[in-house]
Amino acid sequence: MPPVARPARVDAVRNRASLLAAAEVEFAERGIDASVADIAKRAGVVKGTVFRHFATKDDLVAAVAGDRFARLSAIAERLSESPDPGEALREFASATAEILQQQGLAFLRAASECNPVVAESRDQLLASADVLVERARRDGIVRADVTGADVLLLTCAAVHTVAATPGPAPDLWRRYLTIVIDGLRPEGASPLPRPAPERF
Amino acid sequence: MPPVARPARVDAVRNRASLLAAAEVEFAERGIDASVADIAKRAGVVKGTVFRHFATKDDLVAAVAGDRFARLSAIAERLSESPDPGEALREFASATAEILQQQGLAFLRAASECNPVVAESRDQLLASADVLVERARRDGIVRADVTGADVLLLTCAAVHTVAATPGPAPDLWRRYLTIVIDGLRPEGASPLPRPAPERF
Amino acid sequence: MPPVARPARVDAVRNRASLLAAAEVEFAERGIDASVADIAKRAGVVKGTVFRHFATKDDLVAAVAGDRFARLSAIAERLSESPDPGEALREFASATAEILQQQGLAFLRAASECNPVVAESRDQLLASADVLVERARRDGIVRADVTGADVLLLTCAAVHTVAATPGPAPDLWRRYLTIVIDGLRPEGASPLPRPAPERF
Amino acid sequence: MPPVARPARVDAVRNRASLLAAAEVEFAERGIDASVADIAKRAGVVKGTVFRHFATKDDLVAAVAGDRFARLSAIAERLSESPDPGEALREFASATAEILQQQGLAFLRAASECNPVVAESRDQLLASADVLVERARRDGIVRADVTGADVLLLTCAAVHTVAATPGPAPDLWRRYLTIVIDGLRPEGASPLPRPAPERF
DNA sequence: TATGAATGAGCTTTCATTCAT
DNA sequence: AATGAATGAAAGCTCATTCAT
Repeated sequence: MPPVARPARVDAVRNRASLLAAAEVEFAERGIDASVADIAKRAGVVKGTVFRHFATKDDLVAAVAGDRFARLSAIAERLSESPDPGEALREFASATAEILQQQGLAFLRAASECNPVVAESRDQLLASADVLVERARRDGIVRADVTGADVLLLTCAAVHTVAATPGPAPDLWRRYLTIVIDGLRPEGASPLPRPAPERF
Repeated sequence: MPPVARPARVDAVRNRASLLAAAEVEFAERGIDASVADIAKRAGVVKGTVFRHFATKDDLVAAVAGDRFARLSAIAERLSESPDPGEALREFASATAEILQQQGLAFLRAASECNPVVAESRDQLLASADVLVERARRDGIVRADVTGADVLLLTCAAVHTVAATPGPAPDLWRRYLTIVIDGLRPEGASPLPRPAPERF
Repeated sequence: MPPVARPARVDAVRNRASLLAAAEVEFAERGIDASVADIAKRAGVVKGTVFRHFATKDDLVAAVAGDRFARLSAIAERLSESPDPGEALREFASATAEILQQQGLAFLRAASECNPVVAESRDQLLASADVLVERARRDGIVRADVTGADVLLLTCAAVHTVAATPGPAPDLWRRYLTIVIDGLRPEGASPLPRPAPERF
Repeated sequence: MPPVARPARVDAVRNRASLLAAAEVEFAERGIDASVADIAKRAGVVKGTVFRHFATKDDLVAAVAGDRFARLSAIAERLSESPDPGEALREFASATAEILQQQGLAFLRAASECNPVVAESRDQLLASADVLVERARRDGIVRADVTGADVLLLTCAAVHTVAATPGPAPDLWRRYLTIVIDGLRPEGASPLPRPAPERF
C-alpha cells in the first residue's frame, strides 16, 4: 500500500487528454508537420511529457487520426440501420466529409500511410462503408459496380477541393459531393474503365 | 565561321536537364519538402550546383511546376479548336489528370500557393478551361451552372484518389473521372449548394 | 522542506556559463564572425545546445556585449561620486579601455550596430560618461569643448592601437591613453575643426 | 614569332587594372569580407578571371593594401625634405589619415596581418615615419620619447573614431587628430607607462 | 587567356528524440 | 510521472577556389 500513490494518475490522464486536444488543433492548422514543441505548448506541458505519453510523434499522429476513423465507423454503424438506404449513404458521405475537412485530409492520409494502427481503423471504416453502399445498391440508388471504397475515395476527393481553393469556403465540398453523388446514379452511367480498389 | 564561338557548355546544359528531371521525380515522390540535397544527389551533382542553376529552392519548384501548367495550357488551346466540344472537354480533363498524377498534385498546389510566377501559369490554365467548358455547356453536354474552375477542381479531386490508394494503380483516376463527368450531365442534376469558386 | 524543489539544473547553469565564457573568447579572438559551431566546441557542448540558451546568434552577441556595457556603466556611476573629478575621469577611461581591450573593440561596435538592446546599454554608458566629463570640465581639467562621446571615442581609439600591433602587449593602450588625455588639457589647446558627435 | 600574340596582353593589363579599382571600392564599402563575385561583377569580368590575376583572394587584398602603403611612403619621402618639420609631420599624419579613412582601416589592418608582402610595405612606411618624427623631435615640436610607430598608431586611432560613429562624418578624424597631436607636445607631458612598439 | 560551371566546406537554424534530475 | 536541457542530424544557402572548354 504505497502512501503517496493515486493522485499522480489523475494528472497523467488529464495531460493525455490535453495533449490529444492540442494535437488535433495543431495538426488541423499546420498539417502533419506541426511541431511537437507547439503541441506541447498548447497543451500546457513540456516536450518531454509528450514523449512519455506517445513514444514517437508518429504515435501521437496515430492517436488523433485513429480516433477520427473510429468516430466515422460509429456513425456508419448507426446509419446502417436507417430505413432509407439512399439517405443513409448521403448522410454518411456528408459526415465523413465534415470530419475529413475539419481534421485535414492530407494529415489523415499521411497518418494512415505510415501507421498500421491507423490503417486498421481505416479498414474497419471501409467495411462499414461497404455495408451502406450494398444497401443503396440493392435499392437501385447507386450504380451496380460501385463499392464502399469508391464512395470513401470520392468523398475524400470532394473534400480535397476545399484545400485546393484559396478563399475560406470550408464547406465548398458540399458542391462537389453533390456532383459526385449525381455521378453515381445508375441511369445512363458510362462504363467504368478500372476496377474499384480493394483498400485505400 | 566564328572564331570564338560559344560552346554553350555541354555539361551545364546536361546538368540543368538532370536537375530538372531529378527535381520532378523527387517532388513527385516526396512532395515539395523534398530536400535540395536529395535532388542534387539524384542528379549526380553537389548541392552548390543546384543553387548555381536555381538561385533558391523556390525557383526550382517554380521551374518544375510552371512547366507543367504551361504544358496543360498548350493542350487546352489546341483542344479549344476541336470540332467536338464534349470530346474536347473529356480529353482536356484526361490530359490534365495525367500530368497532375505524374507530378504530384500536392506539390503543384504548394508550388502555386507560394510562388507568384507559378500562380500566373495556373491562372492562365484556368482561363483556358473556362473556354472549353463554355463550349461544352452551349452544346448541352454539361449542366449550366458549371465552370472551368469546377472541372479543374474535380479533375484534381479524381487524381487525388490515386494518391490516397496504396497499390500501384497510377491510372485509377480514369475510374473516378468517368464518374465525375457523369455527374456533370444536365439531365436530372441536383441543385448545387455553393457557388463555384472564382479561383483555385 | 519543499518536497518538489526546483533543482535548478546544475548542468544547465554550468553550460550557460561555459557558453558565455566561450563566446567571450571566440568573439574576442575572431570578432563577431566567430561561428556558433566554434563557440559550442569551446564550451564543450553541441551546436543545438547553444540555441537552447540563446535563440539566435544575435542573442548571444547581445548577452556578451550588453554585459560589458553594463559593467562599465556601473563603474561610471560609482566614479561619478568620487571627490576628485580629474582622477575619476582617468580611472573611468582606464577601466573602459581595459574592458574594451579584453573583449575586442570591433566586436562591441558590431554588436551595438545591429542590436537595439546593446545599443541602449551603450547609450546609457554615453550618458554616464557625459556626467564625468562635465565634472572634470568644471574643475578645469579638460578643455571646454570636449564631451563624453569624445572621451569614449578617444579611449576606443587608444585601445585600437593594441589590436593594430603584432606583439603581445595587451596594455599598450596605457601609453596612448596617456597621450590622448594629455591632449585634452585646456592649456595651449588647438581649436577643434569638427563638432563632437552626438552618438557613437 | 607567334602570329597572334600581343593583343591579348592589352586585355590582361586592362582587366588587372579594372580588378584593382573594383576591389578598392568593394573593400572600402564592404570591408575585407567583400565577396570575390561582387568584385568581379564590378570589374566587368567573371570570377574565374579574378583568380587568374590573383591566385587567392588574399593576394588581391595584398595588392590593394600594398598600394596604399606605397603611396603613403612616397608622400613621407617627399615631406622628409620639407623645410618645416612640424608642419611636415602634421601633413604626413593628415595624408595618412585620409588614405586610411578612405580605404577602411580594418581592411588595411586585416591585410597586413595575414600577408607578408603587405607587411613589408607597411614596414617601409614605418621607416619613413621615423625620419619625419626624428626631425620634428629635434625641433622640439614633439616630446622626446615618441617614435614613428607612435604617430602612425595614433593616426590610425584617430581615424578609427570615424568608423565607430554612426552618422556620415567622414572627416571626423580631423577633430581627434588635433587632440592627439596636442597630446604629443613636450610641455607638461606626463610620463609614458609603456615603451613604444617596434613594429605595428 | 577568359569563361562560367562545379565543387565542397562552411554558415545559422530547426526539430524529433533521449536522458539526468 | 514530469521536467526541461542535451543531442545530433537534418535543412537552405553562400562563397573561395578549381577546372573543363
